[in-house]
Amino acid sequence: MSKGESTKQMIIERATPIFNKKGIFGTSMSDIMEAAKLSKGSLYVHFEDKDSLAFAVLEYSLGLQNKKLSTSMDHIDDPYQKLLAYLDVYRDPMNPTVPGGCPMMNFGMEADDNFPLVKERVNRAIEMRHKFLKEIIKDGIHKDIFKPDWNYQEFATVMFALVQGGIMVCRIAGSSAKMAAIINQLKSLIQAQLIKK
Amino acid sequence: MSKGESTKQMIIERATPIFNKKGIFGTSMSDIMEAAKLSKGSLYVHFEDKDSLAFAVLEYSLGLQNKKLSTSMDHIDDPYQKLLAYLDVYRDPMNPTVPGGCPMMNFGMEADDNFPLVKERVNRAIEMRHKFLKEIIKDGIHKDIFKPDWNYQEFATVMFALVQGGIMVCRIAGSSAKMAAIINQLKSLIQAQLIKK
DNA sequence: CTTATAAATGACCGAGCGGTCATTTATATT
DNA sequence: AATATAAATGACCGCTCGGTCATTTATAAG
Repeated sequence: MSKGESTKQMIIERATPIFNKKGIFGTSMSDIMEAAKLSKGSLYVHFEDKDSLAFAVLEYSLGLQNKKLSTSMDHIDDPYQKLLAYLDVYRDPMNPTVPGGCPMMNFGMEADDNFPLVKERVNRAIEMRHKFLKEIIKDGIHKDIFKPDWNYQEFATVMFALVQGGIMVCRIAGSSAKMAAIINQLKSLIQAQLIKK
Repeated sequence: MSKGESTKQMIIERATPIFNKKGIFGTSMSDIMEAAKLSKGSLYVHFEDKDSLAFAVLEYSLGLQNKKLSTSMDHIDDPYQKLLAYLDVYRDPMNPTVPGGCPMMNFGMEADDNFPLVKERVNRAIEMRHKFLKEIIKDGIHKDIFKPDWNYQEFATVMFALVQGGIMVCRIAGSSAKMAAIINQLKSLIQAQLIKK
């Protein structure tokens, strides 16, 4: 990795918690200068403008989350255990994978009426996550672990949305407590679809 | 209502969609001047600073939502029907009660790491909503409509969080479609707790 | 070591920001 | 109608914003 590439990466990494906490509007290039210990001109060597830096941070943040999910789930074969592992990743929203909270939530809500490109990227990430969950369940049905009549399309939607809603509630409450109830309920719903042996 | 009071109210009403769409950081006092057709100095006759205007907008937005819920639910006695009416209010996140989307979501996520007073206010609103749902279910249990062993505490948490998560997913997708699946699933969960006669 | 290229600097720019205030205009009470 | 008070005005303030650029410094290939 060349000097330039590694500097660019360093900027992204230092900028990530700032953008995730303060949002795109709320983050200034001076914030980034301070965090990266770089002059303003130097930032503009690596990024065209603030928006493209924000976009790079979003991309990096989504990658961090995916990596965390991979690490926790890839080594698990059993689809049921895999779903439980997914839930476990989101157990503690006050200590999130990406500092500042869930990037889909943070970037997504701000982007909604303001940054169409960011919004589109977050939407793509949501769709991928949705598909990811569906594939796991479908696999479980093929393996006769889950009941074949499970409406897994709807359940995947519910599972993703409920976790996101839980993150929101917990972060605003300043406590991860309610996530326990949510994961509890999701586990029950999944278990209800298990074929007992 | 005096002239001053009605002007203040007018400012809040015109500012509401702007703050809900662009956020607190993203909204400028010039935006409000334009929307209210008032000079800058006049805005500061009625509000100490931008933050207190934002707070007033939050209060007003929460009030709008509560009024909508009241209108849709107050005339219903049956707890089961009441829960369905609650869900119906959130059926179409692309046409929300408050222009710009759910204020709890919008203000809450931005406030998380930036505006502690706003965050506290949103948290209080969430707690009230949570309590509201719990009371309905508790009433339904007393009236032998719902099963007495229903973990209604956890369900109220799930019901609120799932609707919020649904709003997020729908708004980012630019379509209310997925909300149908979510409401579907919530209805099933509620029906499963009905005592059949 | 030379040299071409890439990276980093920081002073600088115009614009827009949140906020102020002396003054003018409208309102409401007597 | 007179008058005290409230509301509205818009020019103005200091400051920070995102972004630029001529220049200096570091890197890396021959």
